[in-house]
Amino acid sequence: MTTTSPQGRTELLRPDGSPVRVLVVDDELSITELLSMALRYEGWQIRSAGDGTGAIQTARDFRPDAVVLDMMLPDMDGLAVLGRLRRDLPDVPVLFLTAKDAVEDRIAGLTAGGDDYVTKPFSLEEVVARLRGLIRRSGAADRRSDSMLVVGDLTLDEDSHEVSRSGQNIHLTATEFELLRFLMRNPRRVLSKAQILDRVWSYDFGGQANVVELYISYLRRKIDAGREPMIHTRRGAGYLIKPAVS
Amino acid sequence: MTTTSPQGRTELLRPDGSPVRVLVVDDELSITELLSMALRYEGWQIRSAGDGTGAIQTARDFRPDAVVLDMMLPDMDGLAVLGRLRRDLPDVPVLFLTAKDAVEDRIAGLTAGGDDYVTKPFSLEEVVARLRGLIRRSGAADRRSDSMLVVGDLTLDEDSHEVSRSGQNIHLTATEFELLRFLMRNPRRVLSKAQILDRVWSYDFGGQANVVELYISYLRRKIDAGREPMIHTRRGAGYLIKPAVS
DNA sequence: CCGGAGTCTGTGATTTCCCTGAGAAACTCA
DNA sequence: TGAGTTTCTCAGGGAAATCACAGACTCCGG
Repeated sequence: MTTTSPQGRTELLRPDGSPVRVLVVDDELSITELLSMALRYEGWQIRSAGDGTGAIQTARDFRPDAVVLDMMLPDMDGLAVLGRLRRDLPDVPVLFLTAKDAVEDRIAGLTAGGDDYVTKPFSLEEVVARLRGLIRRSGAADRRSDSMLVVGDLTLDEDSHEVSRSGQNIHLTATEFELLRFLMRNPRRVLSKAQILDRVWSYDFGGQANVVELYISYLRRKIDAGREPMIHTRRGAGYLIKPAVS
Repeated sequence: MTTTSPQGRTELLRPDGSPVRVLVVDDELSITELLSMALRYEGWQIRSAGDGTGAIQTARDFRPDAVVLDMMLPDMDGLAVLGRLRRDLPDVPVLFLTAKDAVEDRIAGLTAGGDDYVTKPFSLEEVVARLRGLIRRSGAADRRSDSMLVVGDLTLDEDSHEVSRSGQNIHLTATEFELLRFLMRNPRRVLSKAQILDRVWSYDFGGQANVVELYISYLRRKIDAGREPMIHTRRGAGYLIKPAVS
């Protein structure tokens, strides 16, 4: 089931209407904090654990609909944790967190079962999007919730990563896609550059804030080119997207 | 839940009807005083603390619905305070106060969980508006309270920053927007130039008092242009806004 | 009807914010 | 490895917003 909150954001809910439950497992406190904050904001119910044993214990009585699991834990190997988790919750989808240089093929095998992974450092939009995908596909949430974002004649498919305006296909780079997704998930809402940076860029990004301006400019070229503009600047406040027919 | 006070101002209330509670944390007494006064005026219940340890203690038994937190505290790092706060109150939204030049180096993740920040020197209207937004979205207040201000045929949307009169869209600059918001939050009520200056301009503004006259004049051009005027001058007292149907 | 206090608004200087071209660095994929 | 793509920095240009100043206007009491 999906429902619409006062802000106009659609939320994932379980079939019985209760909020989705997610367990976050990472040994770095700053990471669990960051993820907890962001995922709570999605309207989900969050528990966190700092090691494998804690994760397994918490999972047992929390019975999460999805798990975010760091592969590098102090006490146990990620695979071992996964095995134990699956004994109690055979169908729970897992989103792995892994270092960029980790052995890819080991992960590849794991994700065959419908699980997914993101590499550190990640962006919150990416984690949220992948979790939403996992939960949606696992059937823990209502199946009808689909993966299309629509604002005016602009559509974005979160599954196929396809974007089109008035039927015309548009190719976006990864960053452009995430930025547009964030905008479209918050239509008619002014988003500050800081908010955008916090959600779309990875948490350790140390660069200039004007990358946001730059990518907005890229998006405009591809989406608004020669058409009625949908991306608007609110000077001194931020940016927003809305249907062209004002 | 929203209700209307004797002065005609709508207030945020918690679902049980009790006033919203806000904790203010800053080491400068002048700032906590200023904020406490302004926030009490909103009908909220305020406690303040001058350092991190005090903040955490106070939070524990005061259980605020929102926290205003200076990033620069004598005893602890702002992030450390945040972590400790979140342990006791996982969902409390936080409004960070930060120096203008500190914005660059790292506020990463701060707005990610739905939290927000303002830079010093701030205007009280800005702080109040952002706090209201945070509280509204956190669900501590009734979800039905929305982001629209309406006076007669004039509407102002705090989310999209859109203003319209009788359906016609009006573009305002940031300062014009804040001034109009202040007027509309106090309809049919005379506001002196000093009051307006104190609320809408930042607390260290050192300029001429006639910027208020100037911006009132800008607003009239955009809002009252060729229509029945809604913004009225009370000579020697101040300005007020009210529906045109005198 | 006059004068002064209070208010309004045109002009333009200054500042702030935003946009975008150019190119370096990093990454991807064959 | 090397070509093409993507990400990001830097810096200049330009537009918009803010504000000071000053003269015009208005209201009101004498």
